[in-house]
Amino acid sequence: MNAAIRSPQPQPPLTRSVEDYLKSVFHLTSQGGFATTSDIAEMLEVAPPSVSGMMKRLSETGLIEHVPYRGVQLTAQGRRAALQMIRRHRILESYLTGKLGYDWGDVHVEADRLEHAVSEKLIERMADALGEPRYDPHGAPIPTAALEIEEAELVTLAETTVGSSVMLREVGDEHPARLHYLAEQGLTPGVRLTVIDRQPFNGPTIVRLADGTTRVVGQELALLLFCKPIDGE
Amino acid sequence: MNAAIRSPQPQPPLTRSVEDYLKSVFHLTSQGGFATTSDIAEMLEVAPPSVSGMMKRLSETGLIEHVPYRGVQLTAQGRRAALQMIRRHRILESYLTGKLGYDWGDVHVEADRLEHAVSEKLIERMADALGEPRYDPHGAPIPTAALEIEEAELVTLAETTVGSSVMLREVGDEHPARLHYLAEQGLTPGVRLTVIDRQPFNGPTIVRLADGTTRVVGQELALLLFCKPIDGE
DNA sequence: TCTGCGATTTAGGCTAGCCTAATGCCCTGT
DNA sequence: ACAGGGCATTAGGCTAGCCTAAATCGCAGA
Repeated sequence: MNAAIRSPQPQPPLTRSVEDYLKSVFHLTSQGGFATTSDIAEMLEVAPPSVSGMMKRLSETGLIEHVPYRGVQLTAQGRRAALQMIRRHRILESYLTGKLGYDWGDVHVEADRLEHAVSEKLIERMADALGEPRYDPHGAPIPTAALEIEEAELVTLAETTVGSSVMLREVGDEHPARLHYLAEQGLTPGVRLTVIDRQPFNGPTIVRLADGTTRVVGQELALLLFCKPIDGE
Repeated sequence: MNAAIRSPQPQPPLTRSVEDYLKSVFHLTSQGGFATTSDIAEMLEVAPPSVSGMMKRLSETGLIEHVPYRGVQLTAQGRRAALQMIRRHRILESYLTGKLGYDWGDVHVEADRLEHAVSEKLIERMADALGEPRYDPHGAPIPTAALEIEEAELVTLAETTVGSSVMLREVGDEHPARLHYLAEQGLTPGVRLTVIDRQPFNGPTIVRLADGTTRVVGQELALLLFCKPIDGE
């Protein structure tokens, strides 16, 4: 019977709620540090005591590390589960836009519900049908089936230096209206931009697109546009 | 304020459980009559008292009609909800086999989870991509978007008259192993069969396929093969 | 008609998740 | 050094869904 000591206990499948909490913690700790109770509560739209209660359960099952009054972090196990959810979400988003004609503004909500219901097999079939995509429609990296995720060093458009050239890589937003607007403006992942000017006091950034036209991007949106500086320029 | 009297109260979305109960009642009453507590309990793999409790709630919300100690039937509203779930399920099964290479034995379980998570929009996009299919991979009719469903008069292979010709229309089963076997035997919807013989005492039915080969079908399977007699023969 | 058995319902209890109200911790600013 | 405010936690309560055990219904057979 000793042989069983190190074998992971047959863990029951995670509930939808648990999956959502893990995803939140992952996103909130992506820059390092702890996720706080109130940040999680806000992200999931629940009351803070609900978060406290869930954090207690999750740390008992070994998915998170809870430092009372300080916050939480994912354990290796919790991180794996979170990455699995993120892979599902982003593959789903890619499939919906790529194969079913969804608009990039509408995929988030649909994927958020489906990610809890799809099997591993279905996700892999979708990934296969898409040719194993590496980025979702918003430019976010998709974890591999082995749950490795690319960590790119990107800067927001609001932080770029005037005069430099950048590649728009990722749009960190999920609100349909903002995404629709950005698409109209031609500000989608993969686009090359030259930063022409920026107004003072958190004013808008002015950029030029490849076709020579310019765009004025207010700070709120500029903070959502993650860019990679282009060296040779 | 009187204007509001007859307006349907804004009903909250149905829970997964409720959706499953409604589907069960629909299937159990498809031949008319009442669905009994124990039949529902068996179909959903829950204890009979759980069914009693749910039936009470469902009849309070007007989805079913409950005659105590006798059974339940769907109201018009409940029937609509059930048909919507069945449409979702069957479109999903069709999509998984048609577009993602699923085997007809494996689609049921996947569709059973997804049907609670997909939006109306997604189902319609899938239906569109498939060309508005009228039957699912097992030959079961798919309710239209307007929730009309075809009611065919089919007989099981076990009931067919020896010597007649029939068209196999629908396979009333969802167990992967049996479905795989039937596919191997070439017994799939759309196939034309001639009933050559039937052994007495609930013995097997012997049929000839279009290619001249014969199959011996035991009663258990013959009861799952729904056929339409072919007149002109 | 009455008895008894199988099916149904009622009674009472549990967990997951959520809530509000009350309490407790930590840290910052004076 | 400590008072106060803000955030976190505890306390207590709710619903949906499930369970087992106990009571009850209704029908069939004597």
